[in-house]
Amino acid sequence: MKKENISDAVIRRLPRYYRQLTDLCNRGVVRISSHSLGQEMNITASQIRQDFSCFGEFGQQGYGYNVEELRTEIGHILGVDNNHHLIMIGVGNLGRALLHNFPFSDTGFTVDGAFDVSPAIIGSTVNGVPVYSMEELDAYIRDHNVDVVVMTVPQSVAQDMADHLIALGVHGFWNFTNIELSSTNPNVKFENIHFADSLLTLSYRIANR
Amino acid sequence: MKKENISDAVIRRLPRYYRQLTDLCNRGVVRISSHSLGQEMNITASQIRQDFSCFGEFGQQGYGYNVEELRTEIGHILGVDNNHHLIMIGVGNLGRALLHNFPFSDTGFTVDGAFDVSPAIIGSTVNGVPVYSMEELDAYIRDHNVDVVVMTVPQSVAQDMADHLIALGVHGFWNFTNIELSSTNPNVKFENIHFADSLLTLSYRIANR
DNA sequence: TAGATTGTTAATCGATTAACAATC
DNA sequence: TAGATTGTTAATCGATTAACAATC
Repeated sequence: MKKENISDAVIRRLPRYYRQLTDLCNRGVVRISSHSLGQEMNITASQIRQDFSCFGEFGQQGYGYNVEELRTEIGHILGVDNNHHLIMIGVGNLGRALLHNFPFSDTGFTVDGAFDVSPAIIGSTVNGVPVYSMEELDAYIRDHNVDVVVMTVPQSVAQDMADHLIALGVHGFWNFTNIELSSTNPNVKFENIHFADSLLTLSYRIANR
Repeated sequence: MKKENISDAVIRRLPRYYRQLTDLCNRGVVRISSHSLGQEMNITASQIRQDFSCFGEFGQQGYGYNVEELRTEIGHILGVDNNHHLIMIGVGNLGRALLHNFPFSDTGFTVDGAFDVSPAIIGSTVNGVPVYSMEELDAYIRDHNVDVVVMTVPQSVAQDMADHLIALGVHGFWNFTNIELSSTNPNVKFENIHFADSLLTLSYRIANR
């Protein structure tokens, strides 16, 4: 267990391991070696063992890894049992789609509320999540524990909104606007879903295949 | 110009360059050096020059880069003027959100149609895009040029659907299901939007900050 | 015990950064 | 011309892979 300096590449592989192990659990697989896990995931056995060794010793020589145990450990590392709390800002088409379809609880998040400017939806609920007015936002954040804000607002207001929220103490952003949010505070974490960047990458690949 | 072996890391930076250059254009900036571009993007000037040099020589010693020209070049590399054609399979909440809000044309894509199983929406249009029944899918693909399929279907049917489409000649997938689609054909390209992986990465970061 | 497989150290590979001659 | 900045080559850094002793 030497938890200093985990690289971004390693961190980004953790959810994939978690996903694969969940799948193996569902298929009833009890144990797996780094070799066969690697085959299924298109990763070398070496890399898998290196990755895991950043966080501890989860295997047993001659046996491999217990699938369920390893899944629990990686889930723990990812924080799925931390009961993180989340609110959404901007309940447009995309926000609604996420509230309806995304399995927040599977990733250990509870969606406590959503905020929007539209009087037509303020006071209603979307899939059980109450929609508040933007006027209620500041007081809400002061009174509640908010770990992550889902930013599904128009690009034009995104950075200003983020700055405001950071000043109120928010330190996690799941950003769906196609701009690079930033903060001078290194403790504030941003995770971006850049749809346009993703599609442009695909555009490049099909144009140059 | 030495276009062999462009690394994934470089490719993933291209859309960011394109985005930043578009922004600079809009702000009326005419020329920029690798140094100042790097400052704005938090990238070293070296890396920027290395990245660009994979594709050609777009600058001028002592001057830097012409913003508009460079933007056009990178857009060209990404294929934004290739007029790629795209269809969507699965018109649920997420599909509708994309059809309504995502600026496909800015990335050089034309959305020609969408397909779904729900009789309630077959025959209608969503933001101008006609919704067809799944029965019409095979014939449509045979008769039209389809570069990319947006997969916004349930996970359970995703890989089977992808296999079927690949057999029909589709070679580009924008995958919104949280599974790893794959093909034995290396010419088939997948670009994934893994919402859950993204949120889990954020979960890790806020848990370990 | 013999075989299998781990965790870790060492070797390799690739990506990023630095340096600099070329030149606008 | 002098200063600035490119494109590229060389140096460094970090991540991946290979090897292997430890051990279940």
